[in-house]
Amino acid sequence: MIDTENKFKAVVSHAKEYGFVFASSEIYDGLGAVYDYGPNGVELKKNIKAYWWKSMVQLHQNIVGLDAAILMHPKTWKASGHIDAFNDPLIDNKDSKKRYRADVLVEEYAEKRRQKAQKEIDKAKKRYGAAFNEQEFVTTNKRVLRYYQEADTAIQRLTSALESDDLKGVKDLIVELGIKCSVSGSANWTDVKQFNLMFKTQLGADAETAMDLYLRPETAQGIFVNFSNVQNTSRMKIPFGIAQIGKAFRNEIVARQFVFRQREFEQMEMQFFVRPGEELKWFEYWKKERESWHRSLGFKTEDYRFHPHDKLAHYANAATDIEFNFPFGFKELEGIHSRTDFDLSAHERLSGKKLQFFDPETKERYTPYVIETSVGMDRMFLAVFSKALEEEQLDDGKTRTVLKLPAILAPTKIAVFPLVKRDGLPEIAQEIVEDLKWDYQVLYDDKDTVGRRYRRQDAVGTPFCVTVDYESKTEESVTVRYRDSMEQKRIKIAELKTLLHQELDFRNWVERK
RNA sequence: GCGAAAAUAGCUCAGUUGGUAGAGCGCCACCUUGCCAAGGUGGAGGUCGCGGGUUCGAAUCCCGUUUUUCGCUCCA
Repeated sequence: MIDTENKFKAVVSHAKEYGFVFASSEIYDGLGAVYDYGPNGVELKKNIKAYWWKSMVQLHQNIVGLDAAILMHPKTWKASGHIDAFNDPLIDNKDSKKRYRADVLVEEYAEKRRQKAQKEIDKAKKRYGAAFNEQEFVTTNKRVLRYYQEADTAIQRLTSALESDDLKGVKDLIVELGIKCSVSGSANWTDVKQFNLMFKTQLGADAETAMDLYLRPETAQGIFVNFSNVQNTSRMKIPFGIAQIGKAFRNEIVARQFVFRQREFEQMEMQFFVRPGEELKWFEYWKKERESWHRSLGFKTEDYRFHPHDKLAHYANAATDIEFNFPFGFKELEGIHSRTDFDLSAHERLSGKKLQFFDPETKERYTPYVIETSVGMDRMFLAVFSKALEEEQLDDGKTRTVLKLPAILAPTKIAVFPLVKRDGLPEIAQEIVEDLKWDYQVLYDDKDTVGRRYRRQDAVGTPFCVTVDYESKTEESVTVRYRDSMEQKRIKIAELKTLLHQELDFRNWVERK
């Protein structure tokens, strides 16, 4: 096995060298964790998106698309919980250099107090046996009362300080409570700093009257706020889904691992609206569906695993990640969440508008439950790209670098070469290019020896190379060379389209699982 | 954000105790070339990450800074 660090480096440098991914604004030293997709990258990305979109929208009569704006009314993020959950008050211990969430420190303190109280209760229980009256003990024992009171006071003070944005108050609280760093054991703390993971911007040119907005930290809310618009206009009946591909933005404190964790990224997600009580059935359904989608691209079973969440997010009652074996280990590629009616209900409360569905079967009006499938587009790109990249050992002892992308995703589908650059061969090759370009991304190359041209196409994942030779003039045939096997076969020029059509047929790919 | 390491041509790197920049590959042009990366000739491309300092002189020594990688931290 190639060691993972080198594999990862190879992936990053191959992506740059062959025009897949560049660091953003590189000539100005780059922007941290922001990347640009180059000529080959944009094609691969576009093909991944199309494959997903067709699989979700085109193949499901009950799923429709949406492209919501990145800018949304600020109340959206109040309702979604992002305003509260995406603002972390952080504090550093100056001695250990460890960083903590200030609110978590206080919560842990409170939890420890409660544990102490519980210990007292347990001790008393042992001592008094059957005669023990827990209710009475808890309300009368001074120690227990004190512990509980300390815990409650700490949480109350924390809550009120956070609500009034009193960061100094949070720090004072931590110092007063005598909270120490578990590593250095000291109480030598920095000030509390607020980290907002949402990008702020403003609507309106006049700073005085401008409205503070956020770049959306997830695409899902665009779907939720449009629930009624879409349902009414598309005449969809539950169960139905809304799919969307779009950018989202998060001010990650540390964003690393190439395009895996970026500040600006793209999500491919579908929110599926179901009858309350049926959500877990659909949760299982979409787990299977999404798994077979990934498999259809030819990845191995051992490259994937499901990772159910133990700790559920505030909106979910079931959640699992589809994890992929990236060069740096198994990491989340797609999330499948049962979001309950959390989002729709929250928007109903805050907007005063009903986001409900009248079910003609049950004659009931209800706020639907939601199953979300959400793929990190850039993560999918990285998964496909890193799995495809191979250093292949050939029989003659040489190695070749080949990007074994699923043909349906490859940036260039076919490259056409004249065997030599004379005797009318280039002209025939150009004719083939002119004919195929209407349907496929096709490339003409006559530089260097033909072997070298094959290898160049291997490196960018072109699945088929066609070479025009002297027989082409008399027999109207060409050789087709396959990227993965390196085998060649001779076919009529007129048959090229049929061959490509078969090899790149969407249905064949989806159904191969 | 903290700690450590690194930064020289598009890529991989060399550059001896400080004397003012080189190779291979790649790229471009022409020639050659009958099927799996390495034929010939010529050419483009670098103020050695950036800014200061020491020195007659800095890619080389010192300080700062930026970026990247790794480890913490964070992560719906």
